[in-house]
Amino acid sequence: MHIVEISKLKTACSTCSLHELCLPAGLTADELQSVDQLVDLRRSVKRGEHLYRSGSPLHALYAIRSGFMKSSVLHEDGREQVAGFHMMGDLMGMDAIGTNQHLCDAVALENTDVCEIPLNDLENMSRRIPALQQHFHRVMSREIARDYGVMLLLGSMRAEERLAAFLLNLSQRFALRGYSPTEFHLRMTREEIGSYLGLKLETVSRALSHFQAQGLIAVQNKHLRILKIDSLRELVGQHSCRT
Amino acid sequence: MHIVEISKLKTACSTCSLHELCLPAGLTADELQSVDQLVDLRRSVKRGEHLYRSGSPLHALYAIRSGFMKSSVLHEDGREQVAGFHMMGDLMGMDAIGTNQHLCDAVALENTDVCEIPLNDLENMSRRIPALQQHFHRVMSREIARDYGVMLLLGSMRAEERLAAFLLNLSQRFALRGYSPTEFHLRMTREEIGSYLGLKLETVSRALSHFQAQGLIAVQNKHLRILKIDSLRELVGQHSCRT
DNA sequence: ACAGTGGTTTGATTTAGATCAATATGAGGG
DNA sequence: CCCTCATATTGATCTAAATCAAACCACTGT
Repeated sequence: MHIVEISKLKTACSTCSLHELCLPAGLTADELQSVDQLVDLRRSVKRGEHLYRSGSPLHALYAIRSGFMKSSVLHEDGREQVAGFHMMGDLMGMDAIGTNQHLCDAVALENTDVCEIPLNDLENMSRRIPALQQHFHRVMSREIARDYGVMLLLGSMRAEERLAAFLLNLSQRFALRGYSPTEFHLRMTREEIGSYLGLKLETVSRALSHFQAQGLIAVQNKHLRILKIDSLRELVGQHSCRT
Repeated sequence: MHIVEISKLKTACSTCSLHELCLPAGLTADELQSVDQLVDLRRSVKRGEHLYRSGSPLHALYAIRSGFMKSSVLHEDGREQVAGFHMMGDLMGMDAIGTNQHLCDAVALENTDVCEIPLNDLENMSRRIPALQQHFHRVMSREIARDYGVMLLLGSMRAEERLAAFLLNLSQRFALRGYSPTEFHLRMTREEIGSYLGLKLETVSRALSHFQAQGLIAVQNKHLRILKIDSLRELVGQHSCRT
């Protein structure tokens, strides 16, 4: 099962390229030193492996350094609902703080490196460093905000709107990390996209084909190029099906 | 617009009946005194009025003392997606911490009293009182966990499953607050239930009628009685439509 | 008591997306 | 390099829930 490679490499936040995504701006050199102690373990998760599972106790929060993960909630009867896709700079595991148990599975969609952040240490340190405290609260809040967006998507958009919103979201997140917002690799399968969007994989495939036929995107397999990003934007928020 | 009645009543957490829901267990008398200072404003929101609106700046978090509220995300085109229903003991406004702007509307479904908790004060105090800090983190985390549940509901359940899950959730929350888990008043309209569940009001109505015909519940207008709670539970998680 | 106005129920019809099915493509392993 | 298995596409059909439509009910205020 848990065949995760644990590298005891000391990882310094102060020299990490994801710095700005992970940490609050304007820390003093002293504070940055302290934060370095926070993350003392790096862990590597191979494609297909679990970082944690639903029900497992909360060991730490995880900041993604590189790679790509999905988190999914499982129904007793085996149904899987993908709750999110996570990329470098994202913090995972916050759902588990309330009960000390994870309530979703985290699976790597490609080989992924994460920084392990023990919650206790984070809490201790954030008591001493207000900027860190505030930052942590903001990160949690943003996760809540993101979830509201997903609810809007699942609750009141039609299939093609959902897909367009999804592609735009990915695009934006890649852009924020310095990658091309118009050309990227879909790390997940059509089925996983479907699960995230509350659609069947065939519907996802059809919608992608339709977008391509309209000249909005170019897809071949997992490689995606956005040709008319504005048209995609217009698509979201049109076609008001549920008034 | 903002016709909210502000009563400057000093409210003491130490004597509040919602104590356990709002505050961490095991505070010292001293700490409880401090916490009393946290909540110095009580605000009353009449049925139909807004506590806050999407886009408005974050003034404070709000703990519901009594009453019932909904929060909903708005699409530009006017579509409304109800993101949650909130009752006494619930904390609202956490979505706004990330950006300092609310991203949903909070509307009272019946006259509601809330305690205003300035975020800064809460953060300051939680630096001094670790139990409070931890509690706050747990509350935010539980909101994330709740959201994941809603995603599961919206993404992979069929109409009647969604409604059953919704009724069971309400039941459980009423029970937790010392009210009957089997007999309660639905404060929201069928349309609002539908919006929350990603369904149309007619579908909600039909599903309720069907449950009643099966003898699972008894509804008349907004009064609801759960007759066979176990059957409702079985209903959720059956009928696996999306494998 | 009455009309007016949201809110609700119930029925008939339509449709978006699910399901079923068959084929195609492509990456990884021997 | 070929074989295999997982993933994708595309088409045909079905169905759950949306939409359209018509009563119906229960408050509110006059």
